[in-house]
This record gives sequence, structure tokens and C-alpha cells, in this order.
Amino acid sequence: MSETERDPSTRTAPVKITDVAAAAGVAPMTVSRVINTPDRVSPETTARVREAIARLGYVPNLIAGGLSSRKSRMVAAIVPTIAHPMFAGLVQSFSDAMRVAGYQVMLSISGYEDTDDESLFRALLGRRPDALMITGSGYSPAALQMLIEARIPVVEVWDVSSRPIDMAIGFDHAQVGAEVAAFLLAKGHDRFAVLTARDSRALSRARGFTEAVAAAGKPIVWEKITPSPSTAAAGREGLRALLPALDQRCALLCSSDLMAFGVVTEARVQGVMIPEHLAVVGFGNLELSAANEPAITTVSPEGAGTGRSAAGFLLRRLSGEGPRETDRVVVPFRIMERATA
Amino acid sequence: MSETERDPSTRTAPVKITDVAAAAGVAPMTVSRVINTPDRVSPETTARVREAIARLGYVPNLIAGGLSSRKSRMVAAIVPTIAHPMFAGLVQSFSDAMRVAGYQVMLSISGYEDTDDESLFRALLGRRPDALMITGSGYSPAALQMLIEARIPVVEVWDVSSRPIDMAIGFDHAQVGAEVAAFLLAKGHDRFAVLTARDSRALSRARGFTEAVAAAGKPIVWEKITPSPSTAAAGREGLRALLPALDQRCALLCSSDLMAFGVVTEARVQGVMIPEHLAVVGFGNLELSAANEPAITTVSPEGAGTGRSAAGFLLRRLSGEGPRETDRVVVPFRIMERATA
DNA sequence: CTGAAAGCGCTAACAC
DNA sequence: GTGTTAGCGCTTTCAG
Repeated sequence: MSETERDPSTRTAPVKITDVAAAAGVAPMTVSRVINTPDRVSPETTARVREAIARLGYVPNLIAGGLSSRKSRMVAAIVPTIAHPMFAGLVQSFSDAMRVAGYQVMLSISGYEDTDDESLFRALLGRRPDALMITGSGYSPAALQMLIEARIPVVEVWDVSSRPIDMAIGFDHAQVGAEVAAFLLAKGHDRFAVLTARDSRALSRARGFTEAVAAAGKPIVWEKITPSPSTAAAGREGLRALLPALDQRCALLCSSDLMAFGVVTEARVQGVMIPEHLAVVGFGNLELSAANEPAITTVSPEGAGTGRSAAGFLLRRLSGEGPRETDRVVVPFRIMERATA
Repeated sequence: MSETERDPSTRTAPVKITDVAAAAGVAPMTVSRVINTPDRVSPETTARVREAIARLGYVPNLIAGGLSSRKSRMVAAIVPTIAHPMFAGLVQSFSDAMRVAGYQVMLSISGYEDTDDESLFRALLGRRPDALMITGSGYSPAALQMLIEARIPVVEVWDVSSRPIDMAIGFDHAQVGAEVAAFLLAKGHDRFAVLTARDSRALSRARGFTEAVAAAGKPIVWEKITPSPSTAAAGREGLRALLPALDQRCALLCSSDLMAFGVVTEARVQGVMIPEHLAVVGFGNLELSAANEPAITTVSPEGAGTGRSAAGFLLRRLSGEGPRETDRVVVPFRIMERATA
């Protein structure tokens, strides 16, 4: 304290609505109208006010306006990471769509480890976002209760297997695993392996995969779980660990394209023929995967489209529309068949 | 309108500080103190208030508090994209550090094309962030003037070649290019090529590179500029375009590791020996680059460390300290010599 | 250690 | 079309 008025000569009080009003010779409310509902103000007044705004460099305080109107025009978004291209695409398309509609995104990167979700939510909800996008599951009941009590539109993304709070968009990870299994089974594989990172969505896919394989009466001959996130290095290491089990032909599910890339790279080094001796399927459809040699067979989750859709859901709700049946969407995914399987 | 009171039975007015105060039998101010300066309240009162907060599920409205205290505890961050791992790392480490200190990050993804930076800044500054992190240059003078008038700490990241508004952290991209040239020159190369995306930082590196090469009296035998962002596919295509110029040994600077990866991959397909016939240097030090076979020689920009440092700068200033000489930091970068050069 | 009064900068609601 | 009044939910400031 006592530091506040350091340099009186330079200190300019930030210009506020009353300053503009005085400069334009109108009431503050008229300035507000010029900004928010220009069609309710006469052209002459508007011009005068606009001039004053420009001359003074007035930037309206949206925080104050929000307090008054009970609309913050901010939305919160929670993702585990943005280091992964899938989430990066999600966040990018979501915030693009929101910004166009005049909403600012408050981003929280939660990490994969179970941190204190209650204080995370408190920090976010305390800023009174008008809506919320969250990815994934694994939140505590108390934390979810906070979301419900906040009474704002919530869209859950990437995981619709459980019953959502409000709206949901994404796909069923277990089903992804099952369909990859079906795809490989149809290609005549009869020995399977799994290399996955320890994150809930990836584990769901692995479970769906192994269950479908078991249902077909085929064996999972090898399985390895690595720490999140999945990396190319983990893929290379994974292949080396898999090598002893590779006496016969085998099909491997990886939890991400990066991991699949590592596997394929190490396979080349080790002289393992792909896909003749080892078939590899990734997840995420990175730009990299199509460009690699051999191009990696993968599952395309349409991350960007998901973000856009999530934004669309929230914006529709924010515009006053009530819930709809179609608020729970399972995004179709595509198996991109390329050279590795 | 008239939609607001849909379901009176369910509608619960959000609990506010006066509700908690009433429930605990104290003044609102005391509740505020329990939350913000607990040591100035007696233990018994604190306990009573805490109980009321928990029972009512009170989540303080930080927006209202911020209006009153003139501190939003939000910081704005502007990046061109988060699809690129470099920026993803920057944002992630920055927001981690900020969140620990109790600040929420408002993220704006500006895109590479020159959009309307004034309205972007207005949208951000209107929310009265306590501080701002921006990446890069190319903003209009009018927009920069807005930042100056906002009178909040500003840290510019990734580009310290121009004179910064306030604080700056990053490295000199032109110098990166020059040092890569020196590195390749020292290895005995005497024919050079450049494959770069059209973004200002990448172009600075390319310029630094070509100037250093020219200063050494060696030729740039080939140069190609592709649209941003740099992709692996652009790298593969780039190598095919380079092929005719590859009658002699040559050293290539790529604007990113992804692009370098594409070049190296296509080189394998085309039978171009790396690094014997073509030396390749990337930029960014992606996880991928070390894991690739051959591992990609690159420049490591320490993106994560940069985000942390940027946060540190802002937090120091926010804690009341004045400007320092060390507010302009040029981050050291490292050339990671691996298998491709 | 606790409370009462007075705003923070804006907008909803109601005049005129 | 424009102005006035009364808050939004909190914290600052000053009294006790």
C-alpha cells in the first residue's frame, strides 16, 4: 500500500462511461445505448457519443456491465491438456466459435492427475461464466454438484458413455475400441495386443477393444499401460517390449497416433514388417499420421468439429432456447485405413 | 424476455454474501474477511462463517469483488495458434504458473492472418485483465497504443527483436537463423536451402539464416515459402520440389520440426541419403523429433520455460514491484545436434 | 476484532 | 429518444 499514487503527473484515471457522457453532453445511459443498442438512439446523438468515445479512447468495462446485467459473456473451458493435438483442435475451434459470438473463453488446463476439482470449479464458477465446457469424466460428485447448482449451460465433450449433467457431445470410446477390434478381426487377425496410456478415455477404448476381441474368442497376447500422455518415445519402447511376443503375426491397438508412430518407427529399426507381421492402429488422426511412411491407420475423432458443435450447443442455450432431445450427440468417428493395418 | 421465471419451484436465487452473513449471524464484511483475510477474524467467528459457507454452497462472485477492488485476478493471453506444440507448451506452462498464483487465464487465439487487432484488444481489455501476455509482433500502432493506455503489465513473448512495450521474453529469431547457418558452415557445408512457412517469426529465422550464409560467401541454391502453419505434408512436398536442385550436397533449414520430419520422410522414400547428401535442421524440438529415425537435428526454444518466465515477470509486477532492467530477457536456445545434420 | 456506509462502473426499469 | 433512479455483489474505508 501507499504505492498506488507513484507518479501523479503520468497517472490518468481510466476513462469511464460518465467521462464519455460528460464529453458528449448526454447521460451515461445514452452512452450505454450507443454501445449496446445503437438503433434506439438518434443518429446525431450517436455520432456525438461515438466521437467522444474515440477521442477519449474509452474501453467499456465489461466486468461492471456484466455485474449489472448478470451476463459475463465469458465461458469457461476445462481440458486436461492442450499439448495433445486433439485437445488443441478442440479448444481452438471452440474458442473461435465463441469469440465470433462475443464470448471470451477462460481456459483451465486441469492436467491428467486427479487434482482438486472442487477448487478448480470454484475458481471458474466464481468468475460467473455464462456457460461451461468440460472434457471428460472422473470428477467428484461434490464438484459436479457445484456445476448443477451454478445453473448455467454445461456441455460435456469427448465422453458420452456416462450420463451427462446437461448436454454432451463426443463419442463412445468403448465403442471406438470395439470397432477397431471388428475392423482388425475382419482383416483376419487372430492375435491382439494393446499399448495404451493411463488416461480414462484411452483406457475405455482399450477395454472396448479387449472385450470385443474376447467376444470373438481371440486372445490378447500382450498389453502394456504407460503413464499419460502417450508419446512417440513410449511407442518405440513399447515395440521393444512387445518384440518377444511377436513370434507370430499380431495386431496392436495404440492409444494415440504419436504412440503408433513410435511403434512403426521402431519396427522399421528392428526389421519388423508392417503390416505383414505387425498391424498397428492409432487414434487421433494427426496431420503427421497421413504424412508418415508408412501412413498410419487410425481413428479420426473430428476434434475441431466437436469444438464447433460444443460452442453451437452452448450458444443456442444462451440465446434462450430450452433443452432439446438432440443435446446428447454421439459424434461419428471414422477408421482411416492406411498402410499400417 | 418473459422466459426468465420458467420454473419457480426449481429456481433458487444464487446464494450471495448477505445470505451467508445472515446465516452466520454476522455482517457481510466479516464473511468477506473470512474468505480473504482469515487471520483478522476470531477463530470462533471464522468457524461459524465457514460452516455457513459450506452449508449454503456459497461460491463468492469474483466479478463483483473485482469491480470493487479493481483487481480482476484474470490475465489475458494472445497466441496465434495452439495447434503448434511450441505455443501449446507456452500457453500450458503460462497458465499453470498463473493458476497457482490465483489468476485465471483468458485465452485468445488470434490466428496468423492479420485480423482486426483493435477489436481483439478491446474485447480483452474490456474484461479488465490485471495483466497481459502477447506473442509476437505485427500489431497496429493504434492497437499497441490501447495496451499502453490500459496501464497494466504487458509481457511480449517469442520476439524480442523489436522494442517492446513493457517486458519481453523470448529469443531473437534472426539470431537463431544465423546460428544454424554457423553450425552448418562449421560442418563444412557450402550449398544451402530454405523451406519455410509464411509466418513472421519463421521468416525472421530464414532471413537470419540467408544473411549469415551470404556473409560467408556461400549460395542459397533453393528457397520455398509455404502457407502457415508448417506441416509434415508441406515438408514432403518441399523435398520433392527440392529434388532437381539436389545434384550436389546441400543443407536445408526448415521452419519447424514437423516440416523437417516431412522432408526426412520423403527423403527416405526418394532414396536421398540423410545427412550425407542432404542435411536437415528443424525448429521447435518436438517430442517427435528425438523419437524419429533418424532423429532430427533442431533448435530447442524452451517453450515451456518461456511461459513460466513470462508468468513470473507478470506476477512480480502484479505484486507491486516496479520495472527492472532484467525485464527484457533473451532466452538462450540450443541447437540439438542429432542425426539429420 | 467487527460493523456501517459508501461506492466500484455499468445497465434494468421506469419515467418523461 | 433520452434521462433518472436504483441497484448488481462485493470491498474499501472508517468507526467503534
